[in-house]
Amino acid sequence: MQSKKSKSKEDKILVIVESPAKAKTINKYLGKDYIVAASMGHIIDLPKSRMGIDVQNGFKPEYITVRGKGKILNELKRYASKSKEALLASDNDREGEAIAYHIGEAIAKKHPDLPIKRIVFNEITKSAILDSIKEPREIDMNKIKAQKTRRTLDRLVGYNISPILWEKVKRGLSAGRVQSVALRVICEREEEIEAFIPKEYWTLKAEFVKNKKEITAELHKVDGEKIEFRNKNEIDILLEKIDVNNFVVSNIQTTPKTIKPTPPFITSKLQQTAANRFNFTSKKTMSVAQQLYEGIDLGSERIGLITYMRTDSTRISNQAIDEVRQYIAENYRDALPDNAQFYSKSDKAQDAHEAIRPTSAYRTPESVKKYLTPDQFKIYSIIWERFVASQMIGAVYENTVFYITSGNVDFKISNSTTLKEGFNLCLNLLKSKETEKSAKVKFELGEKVNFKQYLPEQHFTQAPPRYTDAAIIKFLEENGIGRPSTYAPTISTLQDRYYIVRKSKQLIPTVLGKLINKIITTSFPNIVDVDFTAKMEKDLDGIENGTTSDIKLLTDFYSPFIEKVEIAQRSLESHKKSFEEETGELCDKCGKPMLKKLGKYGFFLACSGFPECRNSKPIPLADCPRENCGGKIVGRKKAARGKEFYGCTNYPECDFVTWSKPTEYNCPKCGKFLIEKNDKIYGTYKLCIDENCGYKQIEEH
DNA sequence: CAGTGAGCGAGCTTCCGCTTGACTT
Repeated sequence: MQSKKSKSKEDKILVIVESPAKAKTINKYLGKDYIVAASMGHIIDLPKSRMGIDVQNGFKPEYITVRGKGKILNELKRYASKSKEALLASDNDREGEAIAYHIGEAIAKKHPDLPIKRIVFNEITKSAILDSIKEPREIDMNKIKAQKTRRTLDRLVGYNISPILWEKVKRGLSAGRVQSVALRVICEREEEIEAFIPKEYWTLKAEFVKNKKEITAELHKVDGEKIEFRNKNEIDILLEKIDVNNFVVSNIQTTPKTIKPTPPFITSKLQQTAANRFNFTSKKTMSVAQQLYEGIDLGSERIGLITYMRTDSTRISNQAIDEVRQYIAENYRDALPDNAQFYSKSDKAQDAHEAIRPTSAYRTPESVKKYLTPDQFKIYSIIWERFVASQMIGAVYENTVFYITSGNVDFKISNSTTLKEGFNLCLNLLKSKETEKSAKVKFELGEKVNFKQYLPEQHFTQAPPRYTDAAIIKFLEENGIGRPSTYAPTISTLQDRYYIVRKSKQLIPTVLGKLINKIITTSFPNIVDVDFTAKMEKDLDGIENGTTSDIKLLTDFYSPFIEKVEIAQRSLESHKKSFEEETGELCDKCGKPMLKKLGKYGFFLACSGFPECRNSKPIPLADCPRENCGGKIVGRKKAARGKEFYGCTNYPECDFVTWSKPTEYNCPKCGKFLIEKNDKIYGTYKLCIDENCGYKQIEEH
């Protein structure tokens, strides 16, 4: 018989979620009868150091406790021993189901008599959680199968192709279903840019005068047709025919236009917007969003300011909709629509979480500004603005176009007037910048217009732009490749492998990246095809609803795939040297050309006479800021594990040294290099390395 | 505060997707 005391100890209900911040919130809702604990993601997975798939035996995976997660698992088991029941409350999606299953199995082994149930909720509100506890369900074994299949497929692809790259190119390289597609599109874009030939074209504007003000009109049509000019001569031929004393307003068209607000943020859209607006990398955006999610000290208490930041859904909890509608009614009465706005989810969304939104619409960006760093303020502002705007009415504009005609030639002037601000009322950082359009002038129909001059302009067609963080994430998301939790890490992986480099905002493939892409696209064309993931997702859906066999799917994939692996192993030539680049620089010891090579710490310069000449040096990043030094600043490390610092190539004669990495920009005041800084007052900004100069470049938004 | 590439031939690198940390200075 148990004593009363020890019995009460076993009276708790254990709730296991994935994120500790979520655990904290739920703990507040549920109170003392519950223990809410976090698994911090997956706890059971394939081993890192070996394949861990028994292909002969129905692709049986070897599952082990993830390194470093043993402590957490033991803690969960300890909580279980204090509990009369365990509720697996990981996310309501494929991965979450697998996490629940793995934890459930592990706990059941230790506590066979403990009732273990699965609960799910799609929003962190008290009512949603209490409801979910009332309706526990079984683990969905079809979902587990689908997740296991996804995991197996990714492992087979990654761990079979990567070793080929080690053997043929360089140790440590990698390939995978997601990263290799991202690399492919970046490389293909670069090829387009390299092959691009700019074409000349001209546009024509005309300047008119009314009430002593100059108004610019652009050419609309000639003889009712749009017209393109390939050179100046074609413009001159047209101009000769126009009677400049005969311009009249021949037509006025007025059309109302309503612009609806955009849906609240999902991860990919937040990353894109922060990249475009603030030049934030996706990594930085996620880290700042995480801070807002985990909680900000607002003086009296610490509060999570936003909902979960890794989501693919635009769904909003009813509670949040009620609150924001009340907020809008109180602050922007006329902009409150009759009904709440619902945004349809994409068919790729797994919908485990709400959209990214402020936890309360009443915490306006301005009201919390003093508790936030500049970066936090920016991210919070756009999340708040986008969410509140999404529940307001559209903005209504009136577009007026005046056609100014002489003979058969029409010019046009467009004016846009705001009739109703709508959702624009709550925008600040997200306000579109083109509000101040051309000087607004009014013309009457048939009015004669005074001509001043023609403004012909020469242009050249532009090569397509390189991918940025924002653009590559947009591509991945639109094609259903990768998940909210992997967009930012995927870009980091490509950089870590030296496949791409980031130059200001652009992602540019290296020679190595292009080589790897060529190898993968020729030896494994189907893997880097967008359709591969699309088909996989469809098949996984089939497994989830019980219509597709997981074993058959894997078998059908594996036999042709492993054949390609073997062919590549046998027939692919070695490329160990083919990504070394000429630099144009000559060795200062023996005069032979210097090559840009890839070592374990990144790129460096080495003499092509190696091993006879062992001269090597780091890649110069900037000029040494010391007067008359003439040396270059290069990255150095004390030891393999040490932090990188930046010193002068003339060391020890010049002992200039800094921890700050030089940017690619130079100071407009003194010419020395700029570094990037981040502090609580200004956020991220560029600063001259020379403190005496003191130049500071703060980005305006 | 200041490495890297051959070979020698140990032992090791790698995937995607969940989640957060902290031994930098």
